[in-house]
Amino acid sequence: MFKPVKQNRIFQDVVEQIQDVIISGQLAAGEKLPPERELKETFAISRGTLREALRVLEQKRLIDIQLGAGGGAIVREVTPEVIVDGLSLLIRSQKIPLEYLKEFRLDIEGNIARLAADRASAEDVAGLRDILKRAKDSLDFHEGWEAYVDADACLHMTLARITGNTIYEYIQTAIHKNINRYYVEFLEHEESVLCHHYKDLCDIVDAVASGDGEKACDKMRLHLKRLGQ
Amino acid sequence: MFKPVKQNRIFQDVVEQIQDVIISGQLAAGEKLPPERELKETFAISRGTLREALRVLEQKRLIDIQLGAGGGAIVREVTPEVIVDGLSLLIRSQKIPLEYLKEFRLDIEGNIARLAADRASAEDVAGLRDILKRAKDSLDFHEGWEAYVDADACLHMTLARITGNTIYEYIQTAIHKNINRYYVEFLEHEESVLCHHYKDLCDIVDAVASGDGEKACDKMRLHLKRLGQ
DNA sequence: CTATCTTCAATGGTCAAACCATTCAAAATA
DNA sequence: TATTTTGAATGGTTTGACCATTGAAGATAG
Repeated sequence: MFKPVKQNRIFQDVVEQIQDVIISGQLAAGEKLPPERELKETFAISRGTLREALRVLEQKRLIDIQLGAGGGAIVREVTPEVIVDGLSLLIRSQKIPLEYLKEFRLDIEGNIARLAADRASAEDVAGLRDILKRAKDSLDFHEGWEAYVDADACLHMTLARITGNTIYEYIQTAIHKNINRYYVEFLEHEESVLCHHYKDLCDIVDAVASGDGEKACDKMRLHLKRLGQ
Repeated sequence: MFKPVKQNRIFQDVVEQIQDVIISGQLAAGEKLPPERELKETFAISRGTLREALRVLEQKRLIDIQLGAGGGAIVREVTPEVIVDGLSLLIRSQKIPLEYLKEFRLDIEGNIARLAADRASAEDVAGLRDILKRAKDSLDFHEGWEAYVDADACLHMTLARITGNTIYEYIQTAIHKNINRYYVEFLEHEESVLCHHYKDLCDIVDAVASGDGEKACDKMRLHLKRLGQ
């Protein structure tokens, strides 16, 4: 019912005040906060304390700091990118049961495939086929594991971008920029396994190209399920 | 191809060093970092700079700071809770197109309902019915809008908890603790609308109770779609 | 007059030393 | 033995100084 009372730290209060001003829109993206030496007077605190507050706001991606004359704290646009840090940390730490992550991916990526199929333009499909070609080349010319995984990640992220929903885009970014160390252990380097993997990708792109959302979703889920065993 | 080179800030380097030690497991959850006055010697930096690094790590939920003798920075367990801040910020700022958020919720909550139906125990179902009763009481006794919305949020979050997948649990937490200001404008206070809304919730719980995942998913998605118009 | 170079002021980054506030445990006291 | 007092450990804050980077104004050369 009650929550533990947090110790009153001055910088926390400053963080909340500035954050409120930003997310309420009183300070729009691109606008600049006063210089540190002025802000510290406004809040009647020391510069060190103010700077601790600025570090927190920076970490939250609410401000950017620029150096030099005319520099200072600039209010950033709030975009779904703010979810990347937390999700990346979660994946990288490997402290989350793998089955949870797989379940979540199955859900998310299945829907991404479905939405992408519904919304892909001709150019989008062409872009996907280009990526497939990159993947195939890396197999044919034995460019190695790295090149193939790159193409694979690119394909998944491109599908997310095609949905147009930036939430999916950033979730996918966070996952694929951090998940390598997870499935580097599962995905065999064997040629035959990679070929099978590549075939899956082709099926998915074909489904997207034909605009069949359900099929794309199914193919993607099938693909991910195979990956995890 | 290249990324802009970030300015070399000492505290950033310290953040990365400590973070790496934590997520690599060299420092386990519950263990304590050395006191500030000792750490500053180790890194050969000033205390102010070290404290800026600690603020960042604290914001990332990697450490907790305790006051007083024997206090200090304690390594936290990395849980899916790390995703809450970013998602909360995203929703609260209202800078994301509402349609994206709705699409994401439709996806997530549909799957939550499906998984909950597959996994709910008898006690889980009893708990859901209790929450439904709370909602109905708030309608029958005209306890007002607040009480009903509370029960509604509680139901959604309980479903997430029933899935057992903590990722869903924290996503649902972030959404329902911040979305009120969004749909407070959509959901009519009219008795008839609330009754319809309540009926939806009953359908969902019934589907979960019967273990019919597909039906639960459909009912939930139907419910959310109605909400948004 | 234009183009380049120099200088300087604004601003964030860092350091150092001090003092305050909180907490816990040991020592003193009833 | 139980309570109170004291003091040390540790985070929170302040002040003032100096460094590094940047951009613009002014000086200089062509």
